[in-house]
Amino acid sequence: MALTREHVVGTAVSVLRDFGLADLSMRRLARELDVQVGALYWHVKNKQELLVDVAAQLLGDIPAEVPRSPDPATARTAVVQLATAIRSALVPVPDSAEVIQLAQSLQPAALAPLTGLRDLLETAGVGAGHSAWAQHLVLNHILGSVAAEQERARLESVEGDPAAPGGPPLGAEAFAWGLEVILDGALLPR
Amino acid sequence: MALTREHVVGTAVSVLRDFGLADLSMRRLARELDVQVGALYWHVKNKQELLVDVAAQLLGDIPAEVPRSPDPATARTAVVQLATAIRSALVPVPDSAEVIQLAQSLQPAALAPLTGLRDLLETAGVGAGHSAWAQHLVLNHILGSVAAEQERARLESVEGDPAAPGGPPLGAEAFAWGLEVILDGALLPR
DNA sequence: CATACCTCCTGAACAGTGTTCAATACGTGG
DNA sequence: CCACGTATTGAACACTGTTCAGGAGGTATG
Repeated sequence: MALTREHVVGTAVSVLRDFGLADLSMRRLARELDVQVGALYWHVKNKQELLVDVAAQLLGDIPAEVPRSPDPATARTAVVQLATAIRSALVPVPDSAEVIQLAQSLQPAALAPLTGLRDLLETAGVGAGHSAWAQHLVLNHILGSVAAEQERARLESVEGDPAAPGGPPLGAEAFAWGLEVILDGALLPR
Repeated sequence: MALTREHVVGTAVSVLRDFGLADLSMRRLARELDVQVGALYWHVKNKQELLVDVAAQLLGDIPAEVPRSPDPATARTAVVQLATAIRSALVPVPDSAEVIQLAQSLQPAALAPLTGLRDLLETAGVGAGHSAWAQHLVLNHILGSVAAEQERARLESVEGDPAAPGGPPLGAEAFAWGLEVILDGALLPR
């Protein structure tokens, strides 16, 4: 039952998933692993470094591959699919947007799907000098959408307000709309 | 020298401006005001509530007025001006994006310029059902741009890397580009 | 066998955080 | 003078991230 870094990160992910970022303290994590706090710091330098790994694992199941087709139209639909996949992976994990934002600003390279997103945008027809800007635009939209949806869910769970229980939450529609807006605008001849 | 809520909020703003959110603790604030911590809690219920007021003051100097002209074209340029003004107000204040985001999710009504932004977008021609979505799109772009620029400045000040000292920072150009992208996309016939 | 070494973890401490609350002072109206 | 609201103190509570001397545990070397 040797404690490994993967074990620590995995437990951190599950605590985040089940209880949110506020409950993800080093002491809570240590208790969950039946270990003293100091032990964690042998496997991990910082809490920040740990959260970067958590962020990477949250996006881990998402294919980062860029299709080898230079066809702009299919690249555009690939962008939509990838962005939607990222959003879908983050929505069920509380405070995931904050975690991703931190990791993105600390170690952008650790989040492979996000660099894949940039490449896809470029082959979809975004001007070469603008692909990084477009990537940030889409990423901000994803994270904003995730945070908004989770905030809405939080309010709903606090107040007894289970309105509109049928169908997918409205946030998905707003997200799709915003994504089309960005892509239309970014792919416009300029 | 009676302590007022306005005085507390004002001092919080100046601590934030000069030292950042990490240094804006209740104890630091109390020390700055030559007062014990408990005294703050007579004027303010929470730190969260305090930060909402701080956010409101950060956007306080920005005109929230919506011009009475139903001309879509001038409304669009008004959107650009307002968004740019908001960004310019936030960029020099460290961690301001986090503070605004918190206030926006906690008490959206406390941030008048942001509702003005939504109204402007509607008169600029965004579909009525989509104005709130467009508002979030623009706001996420503003806050993302501010956070990115401040992160860049932070890295530059840590490493001895004072490259490109001439002209306005690149972030302003990226911001303007993204704003045009959003507006082009959102105003497209759909 | 014994000694050294390296890996891993404990236990405790440090300095800080937001928040609460009894007790106390201050100032004004009865 | 006395009482009553307003305002503040001082201390405590339960946390937080991080550090570090010390001690097991195992493996390799003399």
